Amino acid sequence: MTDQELTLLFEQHGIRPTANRIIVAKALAAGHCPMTMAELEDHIGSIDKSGIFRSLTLFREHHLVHTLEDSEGVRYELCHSHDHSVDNDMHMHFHCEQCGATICLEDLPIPEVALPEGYQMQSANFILKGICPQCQKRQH
Amino acid sequence: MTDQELTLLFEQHGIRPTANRIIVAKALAAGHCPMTMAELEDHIGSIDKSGIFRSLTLFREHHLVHTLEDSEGVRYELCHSHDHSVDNDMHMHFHCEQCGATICLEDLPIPEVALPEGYQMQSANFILKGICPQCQKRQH
DNA sequence: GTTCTTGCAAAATATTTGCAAGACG
DNA sequence: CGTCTTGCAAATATTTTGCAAGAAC
Repeated sequence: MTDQELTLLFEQHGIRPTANRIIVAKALAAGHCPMTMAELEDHIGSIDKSGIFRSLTLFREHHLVHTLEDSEGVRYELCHSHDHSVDNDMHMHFHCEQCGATICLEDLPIPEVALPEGYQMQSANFILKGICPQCQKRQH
Repeated sequence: MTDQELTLLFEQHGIRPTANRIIVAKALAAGHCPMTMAELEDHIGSIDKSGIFRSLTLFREHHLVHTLEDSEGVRYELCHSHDHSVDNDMHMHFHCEQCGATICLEDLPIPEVALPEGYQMQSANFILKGICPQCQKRQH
């Protein structure tokens, strides 16, 4: 994602495009997967974790990212939805219990669910756990 | 669950039935939901968190419980499977973003998923997030 | 008596906040 | 100037371990 695209995206979400925020968002976009604070710190290098944290918190408040959790902790993922007031994340994820990575399975849409009366769904975190193809190979 | 049932269950999983472990497992069974360390500490009261932690770790190693994660952190749930070497958790969960509770939706089986070649699935954590019926009412 | 279990305290992590300096309008 | 943002340090919260005393076999 170019800086311009990101600046536009920020504008749509009512977020001021500061240098740090652009770096954080770019790192998230480049990851192509939901990322943890620790991963973002590693990939970025130049920004203090408190800055990353505050950017992510702001992004979340403005529905630019949503969160999901696995055994590595909280992960942040850019919202792909075009409705900027909603967090919907309509694809599955696979979490490898060996290497700890969490991968988007973009091609697997989350199935329809018949929620019982009274529940109001806002987002869905569907995570399959197991061993990823890389780790599978590594074992041989 | 009676102490006898639990003792049998422990035996099936190769776990020694100490007093503490029975208390921890009973608390989990009574909760009817996946529970966090903090919740277990509250409900039990008498056992130090390190003891609860070590019981849960042991249970997990012996496939008596499995874990799932939400914004409250790691939750532990008794395995209902009759295959004692597997963690399968075949129902959905609903996590309320208002009150933080995570509820089993026993009646909603997890759907079949066509995983791409190379992925080996061990368990599935399907968590819907939103507002639960109680919190829904509370807002009016 | 040897091994396993437990509680307490403390170490190791991870998350979140206060504050003063700097950037930006 | 006044408000917003940032980095650093420190406060909190959470998870995990070391160790000595006690229980179980």
